[in-house]
Amino acid sequence: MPEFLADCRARLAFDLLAHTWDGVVLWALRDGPCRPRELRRRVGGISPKVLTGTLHRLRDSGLVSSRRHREAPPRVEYALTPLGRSLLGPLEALGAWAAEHGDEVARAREDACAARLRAGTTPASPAPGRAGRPPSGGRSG
Amino acid sequence: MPEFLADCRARLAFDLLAHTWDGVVLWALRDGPCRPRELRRRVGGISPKVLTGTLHRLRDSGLVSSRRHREAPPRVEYALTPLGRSLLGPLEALGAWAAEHGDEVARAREDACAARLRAGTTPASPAPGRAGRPPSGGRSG
DNA sequence: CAGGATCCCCCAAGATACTG
DNA sequence: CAGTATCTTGGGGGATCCTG
Repeated sequence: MPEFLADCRARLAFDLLAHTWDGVVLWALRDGPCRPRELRRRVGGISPKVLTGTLHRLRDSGLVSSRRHREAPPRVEYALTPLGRSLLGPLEALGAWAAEHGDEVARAREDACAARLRAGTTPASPAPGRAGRPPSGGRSG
Repeated sequence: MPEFLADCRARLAFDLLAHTWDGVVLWALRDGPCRPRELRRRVGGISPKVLTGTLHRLRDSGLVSSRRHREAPPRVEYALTPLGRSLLGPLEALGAWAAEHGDEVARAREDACAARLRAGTTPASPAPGRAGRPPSGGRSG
């Protein structure tokens, strides 16, 4: 057992979901095998390149498998491996938590933001923001 | 209910743990209030600046609270809020999963890496890597 | 001792063009 | 239609110095 939390095994799970789309793509595969095109539709807002990268990373971690059909129009299907399916449980727990407490988080963030405005200081932390440009509302058309 | 997973409420939870140290710091606070200095010791490998940033972000999300004692040597204590404590459950689920399946992930990654070497291609995905410089192996003691 | 300010590095992710 | 290569951008994280 590691002395520092940074080396804790739980850290592995965090890193597994570290990239923006990892969790969402995993979740999108819960209903069964899926082609990239369809995945993009389900997820919404993810670029082809990033989807490929995410899928390959998840595959390299053993969470996802891929099947290539050698046809004229390339056809590939991605699916969860048993290992990947076993992660759905914890993911669900996270989702359930968000469903139950999401409002509280949102409210807390608004409060913090308001308080900061009142203080007239610089944000310093855009709250939910992450790297890149999450589609936090980008899809309106 | 959002049509796209990218807008799903679960996404909120993912984003909550999006930053490198969020989960670990949350976990480090599970045993009770703690001062930054002690937190750094427990976590291991986190810089003071980043710890402050992490703490403030978590505070702005309502997961953590802070108490300032106005003394000559500044003294601050951070603690989980009830909301933050409620996240420990899902976090624990994630940790338990990692404890049980971590080896499989590690093995899959090694396999993928080996296969890639055999193919003589460029990595394209450093596997577990993330932004910054995670102490993935810095402290091997 | 807490934490703000600053500088630097690097990678995730977007956009686009091209290949199979 | 799947996947890669290239360029660009934005911000997280590390290190250091400085203030309250």
